[in-house]
Amino acid sequence: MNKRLQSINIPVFQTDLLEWYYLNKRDLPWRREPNPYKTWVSEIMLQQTKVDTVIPYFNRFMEKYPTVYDLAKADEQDVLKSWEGLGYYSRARNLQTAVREVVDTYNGEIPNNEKELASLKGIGPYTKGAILSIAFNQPVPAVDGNVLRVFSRILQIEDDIAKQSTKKEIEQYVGEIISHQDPSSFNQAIMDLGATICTPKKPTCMFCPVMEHCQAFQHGIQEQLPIKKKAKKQKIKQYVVLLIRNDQGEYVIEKRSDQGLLANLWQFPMVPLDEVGIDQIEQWMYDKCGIDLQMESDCDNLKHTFSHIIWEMDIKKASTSQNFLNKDSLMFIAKEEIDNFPFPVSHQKMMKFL
DNA sequence: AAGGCGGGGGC
DNA sequence: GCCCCAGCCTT
Repeated sequence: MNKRLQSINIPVFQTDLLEWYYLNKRDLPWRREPNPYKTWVSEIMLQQTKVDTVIPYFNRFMEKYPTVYDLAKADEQDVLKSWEGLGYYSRARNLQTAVREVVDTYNGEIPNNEKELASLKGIGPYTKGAILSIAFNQPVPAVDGNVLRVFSRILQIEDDIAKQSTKKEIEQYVGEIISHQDPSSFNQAIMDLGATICTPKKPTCMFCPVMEHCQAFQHGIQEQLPIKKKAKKQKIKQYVVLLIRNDQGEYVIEKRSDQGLLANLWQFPMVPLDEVGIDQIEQWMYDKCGIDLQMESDCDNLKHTFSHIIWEMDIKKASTSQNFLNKDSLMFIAKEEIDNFPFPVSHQKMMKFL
């Protein structure tokens, strides 16, 4: 056994953790009448996203797409609409790609082995382990941010948890500590522990079922762990956003590229000010989109922060006498119809000006 | 190994 | 303002 693991009594640790979990586990939609599909969908939605945010999305999604077959045959735009506001939209597109592969290649049965699961789009090391353990009760680690934090404290691991080597190390430890009696509950227990007690700031160690096993607690350094290097600052990008109305009361919307940021979502036309001067907007819109527009009035300034960019948007109203556009990615749409399209949150904030 | 990829909430 | 969240994919 590894030296670091000698600090804990594994059978006692498992019992302490699982008994706490059986009494205190959270009542979550994907834990009621679970099946591998529900586990899968929930795990994708929960990537980098808090439980409270996910719950309403999950419930709506399962109502609309109860099985892999329903999701496989759905229109991608409808799936994105269901995902609207949840962020990281490639998750939704990858999920649908993977579900279609499950239907086509695996007869609709979600694979229960590492190799086939890992080959599916959007399923990485964590999600693979989560599905194998939670849905199929296999003793496989599922190392997410919670698990990294909890075990960096329990085992007093002072390496940067952002590093690949640290993740592998912790994954190996979890593989040795995980309960073979109830691996599903074990992994979920660690996550519940991380979400409710072993929190990033001010962990409530007094309520922790495994405090006696925790190296960091014994040394009083739980708030110093885990070690993680700081994120980089976001770059600012400035845009003019145009609310272009024609004389039928319709507005121009455009579909974003099928890759990159907010792929395949719709938005109001955006003019990047690092490429186009403020006095060249009309000409640029005509050259690029074939829209002959007239600037009307200033509307508002909005700032929207992503994980890696900050958009500073100057919203302006404009008008055009056209009512037809010669491009698939551009269209006129009546105000009442705009709800049918998936929009990023940044542009939803502009709807009130229409 | 590093960067792209959303949005919300806590402090 | 900063940090974090049931991470994955591409380069």
